[in-house]
Amino acid sequence: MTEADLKHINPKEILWASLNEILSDVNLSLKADDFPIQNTRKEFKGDLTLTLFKASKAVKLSPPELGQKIGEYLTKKFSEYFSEFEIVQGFLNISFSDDFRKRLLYEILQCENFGFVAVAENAPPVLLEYCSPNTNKPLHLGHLRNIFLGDAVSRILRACGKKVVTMNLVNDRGIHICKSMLMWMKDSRSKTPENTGIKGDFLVGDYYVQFDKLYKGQVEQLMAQGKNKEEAEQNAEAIREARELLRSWEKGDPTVLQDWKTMNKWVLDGFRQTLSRLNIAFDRWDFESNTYLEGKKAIEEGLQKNIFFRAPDGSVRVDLSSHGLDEKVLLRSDGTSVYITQDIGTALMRYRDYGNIEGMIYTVGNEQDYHFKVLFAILDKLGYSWASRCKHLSYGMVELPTGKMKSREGTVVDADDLLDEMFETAKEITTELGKTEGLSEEEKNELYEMIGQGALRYFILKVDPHKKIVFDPRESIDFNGHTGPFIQYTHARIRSVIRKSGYEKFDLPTDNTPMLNESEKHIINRLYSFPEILVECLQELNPAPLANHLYELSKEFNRFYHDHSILNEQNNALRHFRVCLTEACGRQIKKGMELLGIRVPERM
RNA sequence: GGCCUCGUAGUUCAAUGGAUAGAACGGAAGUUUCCUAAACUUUAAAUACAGGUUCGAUUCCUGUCGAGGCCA
Repeated sequence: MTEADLKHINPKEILWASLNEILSDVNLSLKADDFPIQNTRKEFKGDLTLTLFKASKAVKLSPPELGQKIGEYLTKKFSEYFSEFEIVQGFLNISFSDDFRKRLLYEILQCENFGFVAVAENAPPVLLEYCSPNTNKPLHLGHLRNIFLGDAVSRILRACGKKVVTMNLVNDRGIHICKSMLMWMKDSRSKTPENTGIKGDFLVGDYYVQFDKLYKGQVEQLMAQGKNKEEAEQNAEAIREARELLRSWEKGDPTVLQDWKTMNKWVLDGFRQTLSRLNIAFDRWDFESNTYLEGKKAIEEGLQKNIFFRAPDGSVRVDLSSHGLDEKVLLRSDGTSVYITQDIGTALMRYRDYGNIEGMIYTVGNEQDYHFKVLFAILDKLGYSWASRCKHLSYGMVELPTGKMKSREGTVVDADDLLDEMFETAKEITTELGKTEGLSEEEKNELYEMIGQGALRYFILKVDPHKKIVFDPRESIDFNGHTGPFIQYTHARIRSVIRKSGYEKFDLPTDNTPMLNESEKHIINRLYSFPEILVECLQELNPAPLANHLYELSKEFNRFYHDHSILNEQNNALRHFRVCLTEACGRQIKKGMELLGIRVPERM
């Protein structure tokens, strides 16, 4: 990456610098940050807008008077950047000169990775955990939101110069996997993915559903015999058998361990297959079966240092009132661990492995908000300074119209099924539109996958992670309008123009380009905003602003494409300029979509 | 009961405290001798409610109602 990649020309900063100079010239006791800067709204003439209310109060001039003064100075002293201005109410709208706009465009074209920041070699890493499945069922739509978010955030972090280690923490032990194991054993261990042709994670997931049916039936029976609900749930035979299995596992019973290994492998193979289809690879996989004992040690140490205490009932607890939280149990009275026990262990192990870290990010649903507050508070109490750099990337659940998805009741949208459906829809639409001509079978399939997945990823990533998503399986995900395929289509269209243009270099323009039109101005304004959008995504750990930016850019380009001719433009200088503008859009769409984990086609 | 999220057109989403609240889908009407019509243009339609802070509130604060979640 070159120097230019690191220092982008930034109109807002230029305006601030110019303002500061002017203010010292005229002896107004104001600073540039008394003037909030925003992009000028489309209905008004101009590119950047200064809000004058705050400053005008301070210098006892009316907003229009102050605006007039500043506007005049700016356009006079910095005429190379700012050509004219207009005051509407308390707003000073400033227009760029066409020369400045063209400079912006060529600056953007000169940077191979405009908006990106090079990664410093010795930078401490950010550890980013996402996916984190249980090994008792296949990945479903909820996991997909997690995976898409985590993947996009990892790419955005890297684009912003961070070194990232992505990790998948697999919850491969516990009662849930024992439930599936139990049913498989009852089924005389006969079925395998090989002899049934069922993908391993689905096979194990089926047993999990079967367990739930059996268990529920037993609970009902017990209740019919007069037991209350809690008693029935505790004493049903199925759950007792599953618990027994868990105890045998913890004791290290070789037969149980063997079965456990067998079934886990089936599920993990299934996961790897789905993840590979999604083009997701983790830098590191952790398994809770390897880390869960680690937490207990940390608790013992904390107990010795009096950070934790033993309650009268024998459990180990921590008082978090110093952090505005309650008391929390860390080890049960019988010495067994709770969820947070192993999370503490995992965090400490990671810290040991990576030493100096920039931060740790956990991509986990918002039902765990409280859990992570507690975890970070405990790490802080244990005296780890990096606790303050731990973040919970929290996101809303994906729900069906009927409510929450529940694996054990079979009311889930499986990731594999959804991906297949998206593929089929993409195939159907593409074929209908007759866009498959000249493509080999392999190329066609690659295209359908790209479009289907693009639609799905975009559908999820354009939404603010805080919000829950309601997914209605009866309504298919759109391929028109504010969607991934719309942006992919725009890219394909751009590539087509560029191919036909014959251009390979996009160098500096001749000076005599005619005046730019509104579309061209708007596009350039979008393009140069890219770096600040990335910064926003980084700060919020939220890919949605980028998704929306790329849509706006595509929309603006399509409008331009419709209203103005690029290759048929008669004026040479203008045609050159437009081809360059088109190229810049294409590159930004491609790079930006890549950050969302969405590939864009050369034609579609 | 305590705490946390979220409430914007019929639906799905936008809007660093700023201007006339933007889009998309769906509805209505239109655009193809021209660079890809998965496109473009026009049109009807929304800030849950009540207060407060502010020159200015969808955004911040308080309360009410509603949806979801966590803790006990």
